[in-house]
Amino acid sequence: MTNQAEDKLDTLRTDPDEQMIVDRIYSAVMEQKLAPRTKLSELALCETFGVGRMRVRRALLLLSSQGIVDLQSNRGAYVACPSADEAREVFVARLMIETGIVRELARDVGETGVQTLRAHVEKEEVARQNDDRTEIISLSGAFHVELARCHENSVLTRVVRELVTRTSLIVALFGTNQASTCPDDEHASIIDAIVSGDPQSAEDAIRHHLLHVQNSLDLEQTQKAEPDLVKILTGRM
Amino acid sequence: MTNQAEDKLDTLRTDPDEQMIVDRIYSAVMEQKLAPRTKLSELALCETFGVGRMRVRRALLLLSSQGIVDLQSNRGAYVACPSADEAREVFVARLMIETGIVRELARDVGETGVQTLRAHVEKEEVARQNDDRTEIISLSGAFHVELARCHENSVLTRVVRELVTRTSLIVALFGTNQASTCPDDEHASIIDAIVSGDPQSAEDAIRHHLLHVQNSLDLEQTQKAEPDLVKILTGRM
DNA sequence: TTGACACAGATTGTTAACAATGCAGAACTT
DNA sequence: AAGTTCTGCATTGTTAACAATCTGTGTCAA
Repeated sequence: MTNQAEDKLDTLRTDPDEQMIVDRIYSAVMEQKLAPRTKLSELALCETFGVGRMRVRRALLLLSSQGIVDLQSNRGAYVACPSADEAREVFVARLMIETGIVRELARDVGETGVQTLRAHVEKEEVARQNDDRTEIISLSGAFHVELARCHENSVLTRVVRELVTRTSLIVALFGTNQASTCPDDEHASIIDAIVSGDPQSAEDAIRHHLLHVQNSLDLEQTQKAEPDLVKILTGRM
Repeated sequence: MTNQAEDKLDTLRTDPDEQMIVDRIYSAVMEQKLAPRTKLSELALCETFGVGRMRVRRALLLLSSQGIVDLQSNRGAYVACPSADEAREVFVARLMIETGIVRELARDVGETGVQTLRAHVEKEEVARQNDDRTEIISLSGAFHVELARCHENSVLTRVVRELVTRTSLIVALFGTNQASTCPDDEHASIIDAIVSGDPQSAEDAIRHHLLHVQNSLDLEQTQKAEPDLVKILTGRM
């Protein structure tokens, strides 16, 4: 388990149930246990979490405001399904923001930060050896959030976490069957570049990594399992 | 009036009333018409916008998820009141993100983008000549959103707008009576640096500008009009 | 005068019933 | 058989009443 539970979405509102629902769905998306287009019916969520409908609706509204859930009027809530254009936007934004993050870290990263990052990569390697796919996916994304957290800046961390989560959806939608979840040793390289103290090489490392992830996607072609396909098939066969 | 009404918060949910409430409060905060700590009672908002309580509560929840409103359990909603630490975090985040934005723009900015930016600065000068304080404040913040919009990236724009809006709250809280809203010609300098095509000087320009704004604040001392002060005064005099 | 306590009013939080909408399947027509 | 319309069910959206909490005021005792 990751320890991102401490700051969460740092909404200061004290609402145990509601925060729990949001976090659970958030985590499920991060771990790709909830596929895009999955319907999130209010009744099902009420029973799952044992709360009233109001809490569920509030949680869904919050998730929709972060682009994780798509609220369709009178039709219900679905796990968001980013378009290829949105996907490109997310990657451009991540490049811009995360290069800044690592450049600054290269200039001044605390010792505890480096230790946390190395420990994180260690966990990734363990998960990879165990072929724990869910854990691998979850930790791969969480690494980038950890980079942001090194700045001890909740605003920055929140932004990155939102983008990373949306990236999970994007990978789920556009990821090719090839090892799209294979940062392998790239995360370690990023850490090395940071500790080397050279902003430029740190920037290069993260840029290379993000472009690598993006290039493992198939943003040009059709998305996976688009809804029309079913109708087309049933209509033609 | 600014033309930021077109993409808004780009929530795809089609809810005219609700979006209107959120935008109105959002704009009011941007223009510093709504001071921090202002109570936003549900009844008052219902009457103001002529909608039911549900819509108001949903709008407040959305605003709170963006750090604009502080929802206190059983006590109501208040315009957020960022702490000095939060303020510093916002500025660090802005520095990191906006330097990336202008660096990229320096490498490749469209002609229409430059025109839009120059037109914006023009409007700022007009507002300054007219001593239209509200408009000046609003446009000063909007300029940074315009910079982000040059990338035609709704994700990036949304992030920047959120940070800019929170900055309005911060300036309202920590701004000294000195001309804290005086970018003067700094915005123009940023554009010049961008069109010059040199990423480094563009970065320098925006960094200088943001630090200038931050330095015009008083983040060390006490905040303006803290609530205890009233009680202290009434208790002692 | 000061402090504690209790009460009334106002405001927020929650629930449940109701209305509206969409969806799927049946029946009907061609 | 294909398409269309209609109807019933399931789900979502809205409203209003109720419950819980807080705030301010007034009273009382020290």
